[in-house]
Amino acid sequence: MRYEPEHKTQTRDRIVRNAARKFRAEGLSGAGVARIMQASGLTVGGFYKHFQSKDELITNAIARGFSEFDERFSSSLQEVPHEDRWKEIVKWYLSAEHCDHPETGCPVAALATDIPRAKITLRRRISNLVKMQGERLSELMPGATATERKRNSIVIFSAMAGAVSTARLLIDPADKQAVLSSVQDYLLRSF
Amino acid sequence: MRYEPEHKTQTRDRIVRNAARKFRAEGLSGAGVARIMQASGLTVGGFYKHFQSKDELITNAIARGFSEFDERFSSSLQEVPHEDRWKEIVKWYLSAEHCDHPETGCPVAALATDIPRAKITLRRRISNLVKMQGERLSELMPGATATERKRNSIVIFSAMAGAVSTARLLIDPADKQAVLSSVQDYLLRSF
DNA sequence: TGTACATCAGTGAACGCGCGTTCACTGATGTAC
DNA sequence: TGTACATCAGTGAACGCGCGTTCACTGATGTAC
Repeated sequence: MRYEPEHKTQTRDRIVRNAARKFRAEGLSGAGVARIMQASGLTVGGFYKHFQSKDELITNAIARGFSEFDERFSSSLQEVPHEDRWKEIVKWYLSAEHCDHPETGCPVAALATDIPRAKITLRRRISNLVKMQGERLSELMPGATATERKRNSIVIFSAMAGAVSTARLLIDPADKQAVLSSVQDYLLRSF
Repeated sequence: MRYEPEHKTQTRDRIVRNAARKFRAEGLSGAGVARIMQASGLTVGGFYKHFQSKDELITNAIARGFSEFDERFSSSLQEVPHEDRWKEIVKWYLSAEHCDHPETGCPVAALATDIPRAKITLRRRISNLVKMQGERLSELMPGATATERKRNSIVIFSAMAGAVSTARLLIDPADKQAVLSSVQDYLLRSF
């Protein structure tokens, strides 16, 4: 063959990786297929050798966004006692670093209001991904029973996602920080 | 004159009102000038007799979204004791009604992730509107001092906005309701 | 060993479409004289 | 009282542009005989 057997898979992976960044930075309709391909060192014509449609790319890109999240914590949380792990997640989620970099952050915080406007088939896939991520997340959350952890997970996640997306639309850095810190302090103190 | 003196103001107001709905329903770039004018019973060509640009319309539409919010509560909260008013806001914000109708609901919950992608001049105006709304809101929030109310306001608002935008992207109505109810119960119990 | 053909990731121009914005025009009613 | 002109909210066609998608093609390398 003219390319190594893994070549096509690697290329596809590279496109998904760039798409995952661009969608979170520019929105689902703001990031175009041509510019994503360009960022991957390719031209737009080749796109449909890898994906059936832009929607298929979006699904893969959002799934990748969540798995980046998992990878980020799978190693760094090993040394932290299990009951304190949720605190590390809260600290990262509500950090200035995360707030300033939607392109590598939580897909929900970056794309929440875009998703309900997408086609129903895409929405269904994304809804599933969010639900699965929520279940994985709730295992790390504080609470004596699974039900309690699930409920706490919903409250903590809502507060974090709301705080980051509100902070991101404020211009004054002091206002941003006030939102992030207030919610972080509150969550760490209350659970 | 060929039209009554108030005619132009009324027309402009009608355009802003329709825009405020359409932007919240379809997003800032999803709702086009031509369709907003059509919804107002006009054709696209007349738009620039009323606004310098689409961005000027967006500013006005978001301001209107916030003032609709104020009007909604300015009368209905009169009978409620001052220290309980925040509870009514929480109940409305986290209702299925609000979740199902972004077009008449909170502009932040509907447009949060669109705003950081807009032009900086527009972002500055919106950021100011959000900040002013936050200050008005914090007067109704629980807390003994102004600082405490401000901090509680940030936490409560973040949780509400995060909950509604997360609920809106979930497909299963039971999941939506779980998010809304969990956060509502938590907030009403904890402040 | 040499030639003809098959494979297939990637190219680049073209498609129809909706977008924000511009502009010459309309037509009802006002004012000037 | 009647005519010429001014005003101006609204019209509708046109503009250049970027979008998602399609498609005939390229060219490096594989296989068949």
